[in-house]
Amino acid sequence: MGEMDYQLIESKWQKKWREKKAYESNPDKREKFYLTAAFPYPNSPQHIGHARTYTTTDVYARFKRMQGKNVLLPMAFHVTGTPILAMAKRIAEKDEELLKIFETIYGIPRGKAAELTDPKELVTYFSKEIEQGMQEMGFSIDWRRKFYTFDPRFNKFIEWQFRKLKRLGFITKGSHPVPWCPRDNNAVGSHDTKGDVDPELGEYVLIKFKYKDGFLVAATFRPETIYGVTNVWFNPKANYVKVKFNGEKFVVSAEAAEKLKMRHSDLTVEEKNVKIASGEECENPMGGKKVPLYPASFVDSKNGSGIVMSVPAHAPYDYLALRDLGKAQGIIQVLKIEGFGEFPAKEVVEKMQVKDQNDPKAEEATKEVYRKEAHGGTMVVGKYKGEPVLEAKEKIKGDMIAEKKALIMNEIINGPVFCRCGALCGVKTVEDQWFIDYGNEEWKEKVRGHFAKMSIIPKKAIAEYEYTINWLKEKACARASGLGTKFPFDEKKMIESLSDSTIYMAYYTIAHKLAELKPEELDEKFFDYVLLGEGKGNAKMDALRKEFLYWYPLDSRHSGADLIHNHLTFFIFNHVAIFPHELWPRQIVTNGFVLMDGGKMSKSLGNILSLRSAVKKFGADVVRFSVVSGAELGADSDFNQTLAEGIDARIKIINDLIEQSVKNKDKAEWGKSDADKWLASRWGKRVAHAEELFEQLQLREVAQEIFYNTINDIRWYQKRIGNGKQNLRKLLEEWVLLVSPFMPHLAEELWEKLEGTKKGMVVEQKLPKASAKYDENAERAEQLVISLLEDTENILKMIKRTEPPKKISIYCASDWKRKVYEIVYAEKRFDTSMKKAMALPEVKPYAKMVAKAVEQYVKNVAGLSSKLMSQKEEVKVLEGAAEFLGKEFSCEFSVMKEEDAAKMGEAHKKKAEFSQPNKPSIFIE
RNA sequence: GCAGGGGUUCCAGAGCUUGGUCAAAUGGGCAGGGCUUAGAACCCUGUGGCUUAGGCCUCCGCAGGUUCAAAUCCUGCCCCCUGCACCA
Repeated sequence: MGEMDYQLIESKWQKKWREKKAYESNPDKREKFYLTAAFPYPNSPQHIGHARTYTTTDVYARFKRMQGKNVLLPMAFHVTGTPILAMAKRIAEKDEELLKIFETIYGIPRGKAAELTDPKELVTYFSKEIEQGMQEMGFSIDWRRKFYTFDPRFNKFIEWQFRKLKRLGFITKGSHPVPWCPRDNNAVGSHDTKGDVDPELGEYVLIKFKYKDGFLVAATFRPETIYGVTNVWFNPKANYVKVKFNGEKFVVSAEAAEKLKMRHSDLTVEEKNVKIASGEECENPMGGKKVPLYPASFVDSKNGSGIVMSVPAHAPYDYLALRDLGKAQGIIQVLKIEGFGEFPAKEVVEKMQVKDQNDPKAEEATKEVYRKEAHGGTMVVGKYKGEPVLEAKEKIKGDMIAEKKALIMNEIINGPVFCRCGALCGVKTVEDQWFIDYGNEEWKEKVRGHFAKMSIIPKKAIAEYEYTINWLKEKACARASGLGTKFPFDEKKMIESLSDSTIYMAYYTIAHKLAELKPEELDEKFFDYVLLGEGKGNAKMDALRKEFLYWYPLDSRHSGADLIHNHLTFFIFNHVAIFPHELWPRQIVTNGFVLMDGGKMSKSLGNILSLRSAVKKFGADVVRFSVVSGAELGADSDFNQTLAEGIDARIKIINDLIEQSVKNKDKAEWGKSDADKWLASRWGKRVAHAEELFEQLQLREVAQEIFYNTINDIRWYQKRIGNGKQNLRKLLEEWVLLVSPFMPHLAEELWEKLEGTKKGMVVEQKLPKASAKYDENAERAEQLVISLLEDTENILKMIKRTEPPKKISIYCASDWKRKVYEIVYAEKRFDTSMKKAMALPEVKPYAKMVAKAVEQYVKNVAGLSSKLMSQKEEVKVLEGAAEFLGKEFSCEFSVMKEEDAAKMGEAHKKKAEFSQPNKPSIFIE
């Protein structure tokens, strides 16, 4: 049998598709189908994980083509933002870790990698690499439309989009705290930090306790507990300083002063080494009570302000530290929670037997108390007495800030976080920050309205979108640095990367024709006309508008499920804002990730499989099939060698069958035997079902049906029909077409073997219509044979006979039993079934046996089938299979009616009485 | 904390919407057999327990409930994963 050289086959057909311009799509008379997948970010080559979304999209595109649609699948590269800059910088710094990953995982020689210190160079290199990989995967992409998001023409398009948003009132301005690197003078995201840590911001409330000529500021997450303050803590080992900003003087730790400077640029240090003495007093701004200052070791000068207010009723650390000092009296209750008395902190500490403030269990106790109090607590003191803690907290915070009793301090709570440049990151409040106001209620309402009409696949994701739509608020849309498009209303800023990729699908429709125009020609009027039909346009613009209107709206958007909570929802928002409703997107499809050998792929584990090396090793079609057929769309699918080998083996089985069928010159028609009818029916059902499954992107299910299950059916068929009689021609033809969306290269190759060139290539074929119909009788008949075979095997196994059987006699149940069976099927109960059965004249003569039969059927009432064969039909079917069954057991095999058993002797007769409809009795000698 | 997803037989993973045909698909692993000089591949059989005639018992995170009947429906509980942004 022929060997399959995947690489040869792949390049052969890729070349033919190219020559044919099979995937260059232009408007024509056909109905269009326009789909896109989230474009890649080329700061590294792609791994098999990336292949999931693109393969899903491509399978869908190929399926739609086979439905006769004019399909457009374009691709471009997203280069906006800072990760590419960060990557180039790391290379310039000869980051060993990075170069090693490039070398070992992606096979990029060190020399080559080291050259990629210029961001544009880096982009060019990796985008070529990615494009090459996509070509090798056989994705049916119209590459003429490729662009980069830093292309001047695309910049003009994005500027247009932002001007539109501004005019609609969706661009706002304000201030915003961000994680910040003081050395780079830029916001930091996870890819800018050492170890790729994502800096998390937390918000402390700094409460001003009057102290000497200024304030001690205590940092807290729980401002509502201000009523329960008994004292204020400082750490005797910490270094405190007096600083001045906003015209006021504050005592804080030296570390806190550093952090505060990032927000308050007017901050000056008035006095270093401020000594705080135990027992000194300060004044609670809420009520003006004087409270003492005490030392405590649990206070960390790096957290917050380095000063902490003490609320021993509700904070285990505070209670412990006071107990350590022997001053745990005069505790003040602030709130109550079910299941606790006045002082939850004290109770928990005592219950958990926490020794002192340095006991690790103190942390646990704190979590326990905080969780309960935040969730179910109710205030028992103060202005908001009786209100839930959660609400009172916000109100008290707001009040105190308004009355200048407190201020806000943002901090990285999972710190210390270091920038790649080595500097410690802090928090900066960016003034003049620009936002897209996704919180706009009117806008949201329009989005909700359209979302309800969209097709969301898988359906499970709907709730997540709805949650996101409701939750979205102002989204910062400009940054100090990065590649991409300049922010049109502040040329010193760049548009942030999630904000420039929300309507680019519109750009693809005309991207390949814009080269003829100069960037400056693509002004506001240009896009107003081409994309919105507003204003006046020339002939060229008219042509572009037509093209745009042919493809838009987008029929299907594809991406990983992780983008639901930002990109995909932004995508809906922006379309709704900018375009008329008839051009709003129709469908979104999201998929899960790819696991490697059951685990998550990660750089640190080094278990990343690069896409191109996977293709080399396993073949494009095997990789394609693996990543989309391994799990349901929304679930993560696993990739591993065994899976790939299993697919490979089955491809070879089909290839052999095809070669054999061609050699035998099989006629393109189904055989007439029972086995043929059975196979035709089973296959016909699958073909008929496939279109719906493809439509819903139930690719795992399609794969299961037409790949694995069909091959299992073929195995039974071959066994059943015997050597030399098989004809699988029709099935194979249809099979090749049905798997072609998954395995386009192999499909072409197999199709050519089967059909030559007279019908053209697979890419020109339509989805097959089932050549055989579901045949209930054929399937029921064959099922009878299958279960008889199984039952016989069971019995043989059970009786542990050493010598093979000499003769097997089969007795098919009498027709009166079938009557009884039907009655039980309808009645489901013993008593009524009995009554009805005995009323029938044809049953009556068997009165003695009826009760037994009814009992049998009732017991198995769930397993009864709605339609029965007659005794005559059953005998006929089994006689047809007698030769086969005899061969299986290498013995004589006879099929008779139950009534004939008596002739064979008493033993036969007794056994035959056990026969049931669908379950003939088996007598083995 | 909020939101979403999930817990099934050695593993992965279907089934749950529409309760019965579910000891529970399919794939993998493992065991035995066949083929082979041997192995790989391939094919067959087995893989909860008991059982010398196709049977019985137990079982689908835990605990209850509804029903003639529950992996599937209802209630409560436990555990795991993901996201919560200015970052692609």
